Amino acid sequence: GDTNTLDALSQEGFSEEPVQQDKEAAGTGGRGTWEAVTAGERKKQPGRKKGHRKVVDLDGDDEHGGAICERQREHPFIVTEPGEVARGKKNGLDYLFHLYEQCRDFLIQVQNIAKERGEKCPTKVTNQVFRYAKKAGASYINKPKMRHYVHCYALHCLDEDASNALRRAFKERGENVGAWRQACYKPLVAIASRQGWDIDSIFNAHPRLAIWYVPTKLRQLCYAERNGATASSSVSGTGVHLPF
Amino acid sequence: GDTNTLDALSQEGFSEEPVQQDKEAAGTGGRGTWEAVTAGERKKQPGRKKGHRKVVDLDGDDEHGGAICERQREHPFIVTEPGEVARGKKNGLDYLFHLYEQCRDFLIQVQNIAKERGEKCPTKVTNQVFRYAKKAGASYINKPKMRHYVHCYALHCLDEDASNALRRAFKERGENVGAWRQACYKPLVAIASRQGWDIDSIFNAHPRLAIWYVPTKLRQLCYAERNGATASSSVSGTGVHLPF
DNA sequence: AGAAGGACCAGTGGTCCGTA
DNA sequence: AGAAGGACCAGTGGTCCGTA
Repeated sequence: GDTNTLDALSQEGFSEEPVQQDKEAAGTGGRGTWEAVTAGERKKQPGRKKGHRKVVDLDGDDEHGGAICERQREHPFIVTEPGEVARGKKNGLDYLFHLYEQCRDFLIQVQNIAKERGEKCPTKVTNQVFRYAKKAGASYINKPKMRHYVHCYALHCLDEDASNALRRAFKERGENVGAWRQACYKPLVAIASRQGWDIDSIFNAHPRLAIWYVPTKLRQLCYAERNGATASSSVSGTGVHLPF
Repeated sequence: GDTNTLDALSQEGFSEEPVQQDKEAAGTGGRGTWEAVTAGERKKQPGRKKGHRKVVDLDGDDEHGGAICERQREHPFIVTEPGEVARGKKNGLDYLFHLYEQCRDFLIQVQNIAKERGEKCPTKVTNQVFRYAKKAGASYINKPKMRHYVHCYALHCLDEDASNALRRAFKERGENVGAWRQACYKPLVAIASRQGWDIDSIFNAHPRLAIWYVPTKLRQLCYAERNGATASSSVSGTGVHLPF
């Protein structure tokens, strides 16, 4: 790892199993469960990356013996149906949503530590939680990724049927993840419109969603739609009339 | 003013009356209401300071004609009984608590603006609120001061009788504001002990208190007392067995 | 091309310490 | 001495853009 600065808040909890992926939502990161299973490979410490080029190699026990290895990223997501496992070097959307549940677990651990110590207790997934996740071995969790897909997870939480239907439709059409991600905004805006446009309340009312910050773009889309958005108006490059 | 950076979030709301102090809790800042009344002086733009030495003088219309004037601070607080107006160049505790109510009003204005614009809406008194207060003319409100006395205000909110009794006792004994401020911790810790030590819940359950962050020291005192603090233990220099 | 994530940045919470 | 508050600083929320 490259975060060697001591963080008094996050030093406990390392005896926990680091990660422990669920079977039905198994991730397929650089060397994740699915790949491990199909290759007959023994499961290694999950999320352990090969080494970051910019960082002194502290591992020493790298299995290839090489001092410098290529940067290993998570496999990209593809649009999968509910229950479908992604084939090849891809990750499916069940796995994506599973990452949000894992973040929730890490938040709960951070909260428990904070309460024990009488310290300020986060109510949201903060930088501290991402740092904790990384230290606990879940290096495949990072802030930009989780923030990028929050609204997709929100739709999954708030209207699983609509979310599932959208996944099936986009898979069938052969759309890429970016198109599916964009399309997730529209049904959420529709939900907001039925609930007085208060997207913050909608998030906060759902126990698994309340721990996530409302994404800026979703907030802006709700605002634009509420104010009777016209065809010419747009929010930071995204037309209000969504492509879906 | 020295904050010339544009803040899109805080540009509205300036047609509001800037400050408008209540009569019964009139402050006596550099040139506040009480002083103005006793001196027969006409009330000027409240909170307008004489000019900050480190800043280019943008006023021009300074009433003394001097380019550089001495820095004018708020008068220091003294321990007053409930309803008592501080005499001389002092401010009383009713005025102190009134500042917290004013901050609440500024927060509500910031919240209303944010909601109108569909932006993130603060639930606490944040830097943004202090900036807004300053721009609205309430330059006598500042973050270090408000944070310094939050727990005193908390006691006033949670147990006004106990707060009043403490004020009377400390006034009678001729104690200074610092001693009174220190003494406010103990009854709060006692309240927390009766409610499962959850000081955050106690703050959040009270509508006027919920908008203030729990002060670090109060949190630490609750933690220490909960864990059966001994005579030798202390929290950052303050003995757990408080001087009161 | 589409996508993952290191790393940056403006503005935050917190409070110290030079000031009056 | 006791007290008010400018100003600093470590770590935050947010996301861009060099990378693979």
